[in-house]
Amino acid sequence: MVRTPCYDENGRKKGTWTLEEDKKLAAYITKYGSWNWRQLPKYAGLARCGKSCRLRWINHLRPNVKRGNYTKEEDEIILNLHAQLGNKWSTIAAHLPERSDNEIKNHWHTTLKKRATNYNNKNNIESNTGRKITSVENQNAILESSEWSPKESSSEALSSINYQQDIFHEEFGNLEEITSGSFWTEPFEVDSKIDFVAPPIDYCGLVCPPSPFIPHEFLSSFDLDDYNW
DNA sequence: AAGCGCGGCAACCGCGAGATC
DNA sequence: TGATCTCGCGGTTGCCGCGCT
Repeated sequence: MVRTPCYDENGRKKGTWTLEEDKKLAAYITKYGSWNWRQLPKYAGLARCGKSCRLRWINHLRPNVKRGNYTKEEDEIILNLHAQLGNKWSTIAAHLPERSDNEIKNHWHTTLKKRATNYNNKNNIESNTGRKITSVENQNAILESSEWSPKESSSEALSSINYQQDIFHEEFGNLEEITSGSFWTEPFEVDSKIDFVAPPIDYCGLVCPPSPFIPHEFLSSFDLDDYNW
């Protein structure tokens, strides 16, 4: 399920993300936002490409990301929208804010597509009888076409939330301690494979982005309490 | 108990669109 | 107005886990 970690010709790491990398990415985006995905990894002390960071953030680390079993309602929405929009995963994901487009796409390919195909095959056979089946019937039949697993927010979902919380608590400690803890005063160890002139380190020990890119509105409006780790 | 095949999911790749220079 | 950069999307791949034989 995970890719073997390796480095490309530019010295950028590929493959599975480590807990340490997750911490760095989450800490940096929490503080500065994603002002520039391409530049972000070197400022955050990560030997990753921007795309990889973006994907990791969106699919796993961003607040409120939900994992684990899909509810019947979620499946219904996906089936409905896919019937209307086709493979517009980002548009479909916009209707399910807690799910990423990648996750919905995976879910479709691994589960829903199969159900839809199975049902359509069955439907073709039944259509030979002359009875026309409505789209509502069709959707309901797809939803019922395999054993439904109603256990919402399974242990997987819980473990995902716990993982996010683990990252936060292990690295940040209690919220009250954030500004006085050693974490903020110790700079991230920047990977030696990255070739860049170190930008200024801020009072918290993070590498500051170039000033024009600091999202002031983000910083002023951001509240750690809103962050669902 | 061991081997095999499939399912599920994380992550990568290539391309197009929009923004900026 | 064309070139370049950056982002985001959709398709695809790689690999682990698990069930079956």
